[in-house]
Amino acid sequence: MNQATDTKARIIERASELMMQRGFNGFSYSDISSPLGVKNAAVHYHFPSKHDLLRALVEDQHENLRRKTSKFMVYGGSAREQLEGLFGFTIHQCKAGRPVCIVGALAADYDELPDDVQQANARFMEDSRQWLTRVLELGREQGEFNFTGKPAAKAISILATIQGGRQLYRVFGERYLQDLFKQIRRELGIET
Amino acid sequence: MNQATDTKARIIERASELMMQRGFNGFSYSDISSPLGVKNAAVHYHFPSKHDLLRALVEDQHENLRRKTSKFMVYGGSAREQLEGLFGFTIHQCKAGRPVCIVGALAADYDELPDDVQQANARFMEDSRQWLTRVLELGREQGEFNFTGKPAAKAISILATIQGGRQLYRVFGERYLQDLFKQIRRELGIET
DNA sequence: CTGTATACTTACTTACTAGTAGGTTAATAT
DNA sequence: ATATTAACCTACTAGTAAGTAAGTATACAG
Repeated sequence: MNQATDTKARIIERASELMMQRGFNGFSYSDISSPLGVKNAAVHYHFPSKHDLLRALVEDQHENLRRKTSKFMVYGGSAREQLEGLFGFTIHQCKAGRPVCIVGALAADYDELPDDVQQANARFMEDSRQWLTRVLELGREQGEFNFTGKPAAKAISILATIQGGRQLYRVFGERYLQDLFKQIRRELGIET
Repeated sequence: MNQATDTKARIIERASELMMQRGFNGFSYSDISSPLGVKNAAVHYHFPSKHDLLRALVEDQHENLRRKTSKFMVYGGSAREQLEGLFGFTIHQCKAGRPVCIVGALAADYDELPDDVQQANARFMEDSRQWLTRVLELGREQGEFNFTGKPAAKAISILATIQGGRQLYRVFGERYLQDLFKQIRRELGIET
């Protein structure tokens, strides 16, 4: 990995952090460049406009999710373990100072975003939904989960709950988030 | 209502709209003053700093919620109807261009907020939770609702789901939000 | 008629924003 | 040795942000 790639990666990492902490309008190029020991122009070099940067962030997160979910799948394979992987991932992100995921961070600014960023975001969410839907189908088939309604509807419901839970985390800390996970388990008929 | 009070109220109304559409960092004093036909300084006159304005917004929303919930309670009284009132309120807010509620809008900027605004926000959420907890208790006692776990935990779960649902609304429109409501009803054992 | 308070406006400052033009350095290719 | 390219930096622009100081119009009290 040469120096250029490194700087670019560090820009994405830092910007990603800022984005999730403060949203698109909550940080500036200086907030990225200063802690990295580079100048604003370096950021502009890699990402000419802020929207270019944003696009890279969404794609990076999407890629990140793909890696994580494939890790869940390799990890155990059982639906229960995959679901717990999602819970663990959420808690981990929150504790790493990223209580708002990229989707949530973008939500506030959604209407101002260029089309391709909106679409990338929508794909990101659709992928998450499809992944969880398959997990729920699997869990129901194997008798691990017990719930009413279609897996797809249940998947949306769980994702929305977690999404909302991240906001609760900001205000009330981990307690409520863990309560949410318990409630989700309970409503999937999982013994705890 | 004199002119002063009117301008102040209009500032709050407009700011509230902007806040819910774009978040705290997503709008400026000009975005408030221009459409109102006044100058930035007029906004500063009523709310010296942006944080003063924010404080007023949170309190206004809190008051608004109190009025709405008391309306739900008067409206029918049955737990089911109160819950539907919450669903209707959410849909109405989304359609009125306010897909992110004040809590969600603040979430992105939460850590930078002054203490009293954070506390006002926390009180707002606690009040919502208590209200819904009582609705769930009532519904269970009267045999309208059927769910597992404590009412308080279920209340948090539902509020988080709705919170997350508002973000889905931004990206996918009303469909998913209605699906969420259906899923919530289903899991409360309500016939639809 | 005068004094005072309210509700502003005009005109300004300071600080920061995204973005750019052009120069510099170091590595690599020919 | 020379040319080229990537990856920056320095120094800047134009625009916008929140915030302020001082002045003005109106209403109302005494």
